[in-house]
Amino acid sequence: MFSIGQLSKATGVKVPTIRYYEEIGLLPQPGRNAGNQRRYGQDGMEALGFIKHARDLGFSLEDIKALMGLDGQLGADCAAADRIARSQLANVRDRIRKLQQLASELERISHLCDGGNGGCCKVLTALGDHSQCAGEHG
Amino acid sequence: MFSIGQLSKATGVKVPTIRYYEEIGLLPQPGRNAGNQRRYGQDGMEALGFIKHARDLGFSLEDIKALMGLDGQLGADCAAADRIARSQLANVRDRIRKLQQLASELERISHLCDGGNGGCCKVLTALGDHSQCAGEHG
DNA sequence: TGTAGGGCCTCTAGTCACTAGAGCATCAAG
DNA sequence: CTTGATGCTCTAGTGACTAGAGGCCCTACA
Repeated sequence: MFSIGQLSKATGVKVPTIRYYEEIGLLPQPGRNAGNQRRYGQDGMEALGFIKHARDLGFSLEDIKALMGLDGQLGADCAAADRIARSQLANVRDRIRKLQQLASELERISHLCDGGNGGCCKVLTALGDHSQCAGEHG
Repeated sequence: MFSIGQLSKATGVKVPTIRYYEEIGLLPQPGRNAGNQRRYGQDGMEALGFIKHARDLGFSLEDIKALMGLDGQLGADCAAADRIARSQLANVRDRIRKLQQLASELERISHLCDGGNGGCCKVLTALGDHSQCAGEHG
């Protein structure tokens, strides 16, 4: 049996976050000891580990709820899980693409003041004027 | 003179968002007509355009506030603006790097169920177990 | 001049995923 | 038996908006 603090240390999820997950129904309510403190078993540990890993992979809590609801079943659920994972992958790729455009734009803007110290500021001008941009962004 | 709706259409910033920017002191309070409705001039249009473009480039409202406070001055302010832009660039590059790791991880996980329809679900297993991952992420 | 409809006003509350703090109870070690 | 860490609940705050209620105003058309 683990206390909430031990669970926190083992998984790297902060204590208030664990309570938050419980509050929104993502983690099942654990048992309590005589003094009303939460006591977790191995299943609680695994559930929280699952959530942590999925969060690190960028899944929303909503997605995770769906994924956890699916667990323990087979067939169609596998397809659903796969679908969620793939849509998350597409999502991530899209964010990468957009960020790369931003990076090149910012790079261009930053170069405007390379060592310059008199009579700028072209950085501010560039920030205010989208028409100076090479391509689309945002 | 523009109404808030015209400003919204011209810049692509939603009406409640414009009011929100005013509320937090990012946009100066415009004049009002006899019926208490906001009326903007060219300066309001430019200020909002600046904010919109900077937001699209991923700057926080806090950063934008700093950038706008700097405008109209020279020298040291140019350096400050440059510093903010460069730090934003570093930030974006870092996010790209992390997202790329996530993408490769998700790709691996997605492939586990390629056309599989019996006796999975390895997707869920992989999501629950970080030790299966090739490298670091998150 | 009257009216219909859109646009505008303020205010409150909700979103997501937490984080911080108050004020108190409980637990484990010495 | 005490002390200090850990736990409890509850409320409120974060960033950057978004949604909705309930009402006022403005413009175009008849």
